[in-house]
This record gives sequence, structure tokens and C-alpha cells, in this order.
Amino acid sequence: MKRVIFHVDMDSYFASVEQQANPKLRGKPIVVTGRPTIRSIVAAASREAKKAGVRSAMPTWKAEKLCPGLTLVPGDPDKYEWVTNNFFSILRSYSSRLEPFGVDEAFLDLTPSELDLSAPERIAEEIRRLVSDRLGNWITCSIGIARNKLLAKLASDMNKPDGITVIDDEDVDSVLSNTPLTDLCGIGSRIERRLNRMGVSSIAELGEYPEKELRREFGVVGAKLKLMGQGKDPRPVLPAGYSEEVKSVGNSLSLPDYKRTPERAMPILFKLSHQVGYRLRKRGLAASTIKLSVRDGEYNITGKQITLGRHVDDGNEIYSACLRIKDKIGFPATPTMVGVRASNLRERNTLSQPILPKWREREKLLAVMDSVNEEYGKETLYFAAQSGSEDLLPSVGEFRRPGDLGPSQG
DNA sequence: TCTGGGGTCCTAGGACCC
DNA sequence: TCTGGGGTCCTAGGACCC
Repeated sequence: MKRVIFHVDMDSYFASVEQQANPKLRGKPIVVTGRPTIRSIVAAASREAKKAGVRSAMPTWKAEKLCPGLTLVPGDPDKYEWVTNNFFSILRSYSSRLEPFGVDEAFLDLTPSELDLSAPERIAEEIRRLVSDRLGNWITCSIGIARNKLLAKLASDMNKPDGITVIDDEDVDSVLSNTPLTDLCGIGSRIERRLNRMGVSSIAELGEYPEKELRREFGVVGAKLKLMGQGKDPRPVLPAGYSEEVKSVGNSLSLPDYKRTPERAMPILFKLSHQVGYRLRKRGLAASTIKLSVRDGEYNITGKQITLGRHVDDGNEIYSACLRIKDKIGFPATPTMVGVRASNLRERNTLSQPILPKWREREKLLAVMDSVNEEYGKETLYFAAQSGSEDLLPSVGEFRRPGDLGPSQG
């Protein structure tokens, strides 16, 4: 049966949520940023800012240059999570075959077997109305409808913001011949460059290119590219719950100029390790693999991971794993980014209880710290970095107020 | 004043086991 | 004594997405 796939994509997501929440921001060019530092980038731009040429992932200094009078709003993840949950539950009322794609997008399988869909556009119209009714007038979405996920995603981008686009089977060829390669989800700049070198510069050409050659160049990916070039995509919409399980938890930070030495990077690594530990505990998870990533002065990223014999959720243990890795691979002279990622996750309550009394003590201490921090704000309490310490149980008597991070306190 | 921060998936090779 | 084939786990790195 011919499938009917929707791709629903929120418009200027974080920025719209902020405008909805704060009337003073409405109708104005704003961008939502990460942390409010000089090196921050645009996470989302309001439509007013987009008109001035501001785009996601642009450094904020550049955005301000393009758009004088731009308002920078620091992101508020809790707010977005609330909106996201409501958004998905609206969609879920149309089909249980819902696949979230990031926080502000989802695929929906509305193939008529489940719902009498004489006119998919009418359903799309209804979804759009419901989203604005329930979440607020400033929050809108665009919807793409096609026979598969690849085309539905392409379609939702064609009439943004607040638009509905259908790609019928008859239109597929003409749409693909007019679309740049990188508009397809799955083709980034690297693959585009390699395709260009092979003489392929449009989606239509990709679809006609011999599969054998594509396989020789790209391996397994080549076969997928061939299908993409033809507008084909057999992937099913994976129902919610199937892919919601988190696979890894990590934090990273670009270093300001004055922290770009191995010595100055270590306290940051320590702090990141504790952030990862906290996030694991909050989710009731523990990890057995720890990966340390470092970007050097030339912006090359290298990483090394180790798998421990047991699962951990304590920042100190994560940090000491990082130290072990660092001892093995060394550190670039000018680190520009450090990151810690924990994977091989298991739910904590499926693990055996700690045996040694000191471990149990440690667990209690962390629980107390976490609850204090939740009540009085992040980083009210945290461990002072003990550089070079590999002790799994450093003394914990010494607490310190935050203040050694960030250029403003430098 | 170039280039954030959170992720996922895939591949290929090596180690190790039976 | 040159030696299979399957399976799993681990690791490094690449590519991509929002």
C-alpha cells in the first residue's frame, strides 16, 4: 500500500517558545543562544532575525553584526521540554506511529489503514491549528506530506514557516531535479564534495548514477545514496518508545583563549565529568564506557575511550577514567575543546548494590549534593578540583562556590 | 572574533572465545 | 602444523543531524 508519511517541523522552535513566553520579544529579531559567552552560537533565530540573514549555528557576534538591535536570549531547556512533550502528545492523538526526530520534529505514519484519510491536507491543517491553539499563537509548525520519510522531510522545509507541502508521486521527479543535494537529510557537505568530484551535482544525477560505482566509493552508504537519488526510502516510521532510549550522555566545552593549556583545561574536564555524573544519576543510569575527546589548535578532534569493569555514575570516577586516558594519549599543547561522554549505559536499579561501606557513604553524599543543587540551583555545591588526584574517594569536606569558570570571572 | 554543544549511526580492525 | 568460521566486545574515526 502506498504510505502516507507526515513530517511535522516546528518553526524557529526555541525562538518561538521564547516569544510566546515573553510578549516583549514578539515581533522582534531575537536569537536563542547557549551559554551567554562571547564564543556562543545561535541555537535558533526568530523569523524577524532570519530576515536579516541570521542563521542557526552562526557565531553570535556575526549575528549581531548582520542584525543590529538583535536580542540574545539564553536558552531554557526546561521550557522547551514542556512544549516538546505537549507537541508530541498532540501528534500522538493522530497516530501511534510517531517517531520523534530531535526535540522539535517528528514523523507520523498516517497510512489510511489506521485512519480514514481522504484528504491528508485536511489533517495537516487540523494539526497546525491544534498546535497553535494549545501551545500559543506564536508557536507554529510546517508540515510535509509524501510517501516516505525522505520526501516528507524535504517537503516540510519547502514552505516554511507555517506551511503545508505535499509531494505527490507525479511531482517527485521535478522536485528532485530542482533540489540541491544537501537538502536531502543524510547528505552533508563532505558527501556532497565527494559526489561533485564524481561529476554528480544534482539529486537527479545521483539517482541515475551506477550503483556499483557509488558502492565502490561509499561502501554501504553508496546503496543508500542511490535510493535517495531516486526519492526512495523504505525506512519505516519507528513508533515512539522504540528509539527513545538514551545511548550516551556527554558534555563538552570550547575553551576560551586563556584556558587553552593542558593545566587550565583539567579543572574544566573535572567539572564536565561531574556534570556527566549528575546527568546520569538524574536519569537513574550508570555507564561503563568513558570517552575523552580533545580538539587541538588546528581544530582536529581526537578521542579515546575506555571500558571499565563496572558501571559508574560518580563524577570522580568518570574524571579518573579521563585521567587514565589522558596519561595514555597525552594532551595537545593548545587544547581548544574538551569533552567527556559516557556510554554503555544501564539502569542503575538493575545493578548490584555497592558492597563496601565507603561506597555506600559516597552514594549518600552524592544524593545529598544533588538534592541541594536541585533546590538551590545548579552548582551551589560541587567538588573542588583536585588536580592530578586519581583517588576514587577524595576528601569531600572542601566545597567551594562556583566562580572559576567563565571569562567574566577570569 | 571563524568554527557550540547535544547527540546518533556506521565501519573496520583487533582481541578473544569456542 | 598455516590455520576454519562464527560470534561478541571493544576501540577509533568519520559523517551526519538539530
